[in-house]
Amino acid sequence: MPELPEAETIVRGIRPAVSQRQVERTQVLRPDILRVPTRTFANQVRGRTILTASRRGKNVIMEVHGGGVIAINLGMTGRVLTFPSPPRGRLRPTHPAVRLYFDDGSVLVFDDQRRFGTVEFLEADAWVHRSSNMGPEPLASTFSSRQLHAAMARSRSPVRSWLLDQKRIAGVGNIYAAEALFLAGVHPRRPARSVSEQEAKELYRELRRVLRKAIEAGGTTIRDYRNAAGEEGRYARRLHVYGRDGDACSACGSEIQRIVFSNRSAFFCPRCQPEHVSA
DNA sequence: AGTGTATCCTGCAGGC
DNA sequence: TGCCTGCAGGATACAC
Repeated sequence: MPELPEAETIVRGIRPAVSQRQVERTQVLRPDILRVPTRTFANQVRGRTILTASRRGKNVIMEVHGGGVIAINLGMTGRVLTFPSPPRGRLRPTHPAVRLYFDDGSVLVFDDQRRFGTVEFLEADAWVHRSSNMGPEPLASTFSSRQLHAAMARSRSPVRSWLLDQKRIAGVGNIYAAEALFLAGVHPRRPARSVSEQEAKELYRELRRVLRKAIEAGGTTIRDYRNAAGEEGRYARRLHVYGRDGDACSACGSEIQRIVFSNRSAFFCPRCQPEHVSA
């Protein structure tokens, strides 16, 4: 999906537009985006006033007065777009799925070409429960490399799969997992528990760095991602390995490789990220 | 516990 | 030009 930096960019973009806005009306063009019947969703959301927008992992959260949240999972192609008034012309969303009409005449549109995304309303306790099943935020000040190392030490799973598991760490997807592993010099298929304390330290540092840099660049647009204003992210040209198989490694000149495991492509430099490390 | 496979869905690029 | 295959920032369910 849009991963953590893309969700963060969206949240920053919509925050001024949705804060203190009351949802006057909802319009569901694609009911499969919801997890409840359209009528139920309308009743859950209508009349609610948004406090602010925030992010948890890859999810865009709109907190409402009195507790509860509208949670948006962006899936692969989800966009959250805000407009001062109903959009028309060429700026119109291409695959609108859900619209929230606010009391000031502005509109929030969840647009999703492939419709893997979801929009749901969760009461406060349900949201707390949902969030508690997600791993720590990698950019949180309370998240440490020791914590990362200790958690990885318990898993035989390939480190790339480990990073993609939202229950283990929140917000990391295929792009930033690939980039962080490259920058840390760790082969994506190595068992998580084979990652040494020193390597975990590197991985921790590079993961946080790459996520921060990507946020600064407004995220990565491969094809579909757009921010709340419909603009592309600028991080794509900074990618070292993701989608760059066949290119020369920026560090050593070796050819970047693409392999597939767990049904996802993994990109790495065979020289900078040896699979088998000698002790 | 972990893997591979399939599924949800649309659209694009590349090969022929 | 068109047809076909493979592939895509995600998540989940299943059999093994």
